Amino acid sequence: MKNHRNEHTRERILDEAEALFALKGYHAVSIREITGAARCNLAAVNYHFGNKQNLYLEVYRQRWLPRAERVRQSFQNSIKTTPVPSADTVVHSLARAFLDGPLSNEARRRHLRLIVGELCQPTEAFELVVERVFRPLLGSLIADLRTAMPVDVDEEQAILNAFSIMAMVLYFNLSHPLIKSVLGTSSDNDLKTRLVDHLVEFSLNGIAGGNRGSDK
Amino acid sequence: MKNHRNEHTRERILDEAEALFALKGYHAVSIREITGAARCNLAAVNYHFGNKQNLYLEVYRQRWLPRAERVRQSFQNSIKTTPVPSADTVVHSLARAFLDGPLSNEARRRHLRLIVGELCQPTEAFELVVERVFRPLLGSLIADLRTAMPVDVDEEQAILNAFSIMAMVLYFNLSHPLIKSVLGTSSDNDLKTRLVDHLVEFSLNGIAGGNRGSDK
DNA sequence: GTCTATAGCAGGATAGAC
DNA sequence: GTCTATCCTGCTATAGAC
Repeated sequence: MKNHRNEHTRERILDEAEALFALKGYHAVSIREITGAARCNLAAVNYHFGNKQNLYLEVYRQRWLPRAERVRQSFQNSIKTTPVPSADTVVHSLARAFLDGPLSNEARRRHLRLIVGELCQPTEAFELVVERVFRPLLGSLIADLRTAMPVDVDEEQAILNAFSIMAMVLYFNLSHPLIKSVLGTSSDNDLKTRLVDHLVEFSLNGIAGGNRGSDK
Repeated sequence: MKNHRNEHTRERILDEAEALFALKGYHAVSIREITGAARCNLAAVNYHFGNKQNLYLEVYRQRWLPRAERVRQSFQNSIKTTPVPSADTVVHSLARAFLDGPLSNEARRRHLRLIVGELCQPTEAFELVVERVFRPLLGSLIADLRTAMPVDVDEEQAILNAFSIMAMVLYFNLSHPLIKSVLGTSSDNDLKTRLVDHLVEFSLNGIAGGNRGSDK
């Protein structure tokens, strides 16, 4: 650590690597491309991270996980304003945290592309994310939504409800360009807000299933 | 075409290429790997398809699109039994066609992994699928579901409803292993049926949104 | 149509100067 | 920590025999 530039090479590599991995996928990106974007030497990746695969894992450990934690915090903060949050609050907070939360549009796109990449072709990073982020989030989501579900909903139904909500959150992020293209250019402004609103309403009706007409 | 083996080399290459592309992604698969699996010569790919990229496109044109057509047919056949199918019938048919339809589990996994790969990193094939499969399906789905939605639902809401259903169909396929792992081994048998049932109920309540308590 | 052989190049990784 | 130079493997693609 003799050299103090604007930002450390190691950090620049992590940034550029994440952006490129998210954009093109692991195998489509070469070390040369990464170091080129990070304006550093080809050998730097192997010096700082050992090899390409480990750089990829460090992207998850040092960039992805902390960002996921920020999203989780944003979600938790929104719902912890009341001791017993309503289902509406819970789903709305979740949708906002993921679709319109603390991340920039760019960061959010990266974040979700990376994880969907792991969903399609899991590597070592997938296990990390499932255990450290996905399961805890699913658990607290189920707990928070319990109050909004019919009392006779069993554990499996509760889990599937939570999965369904996550499905929409993920998909609406991933297909944002497609959705825009289908909706046409007519409705550009505030689309995100309307997506969140739709997601919340759809989900709330969904989890209230078998319970229509009565409210918790 | 002098050589008549069990199956033509060209077809074997398409089969193996599709399986490998779905499993590992385009860039992670080499021509050597494909021709090895297809038990043919390395040069066969370039002879039959020109280059690797075009082989990938042919996989879509000659394998993916026809299979998508079979799924669509299965869906249409299920709902065309009555002149004006109920929303329940429509969603149920859709969910069954995609999650438990004419495709084998293996084929379905391939089919959806390929398309999610395109969702993440679109290539030329994406446009093909959007125009030839996705838009028509979305269109007919919206038309069929119109009757189940509140009359004051505008076009955008109708589209988002359809997207939400597709989101769950896609996601439940993609995350099938994850869902199983979260649900635990206790509930192996007939999981698919229960997934379909959940999806249908969740969606039907969802699209009836804004309509709770009163029925249109 | 299928095969061998090989051209030609891009990729990951490392050794060693600075 | 950073850089140059280089090794070597594995890749796509093609030319040409059969």
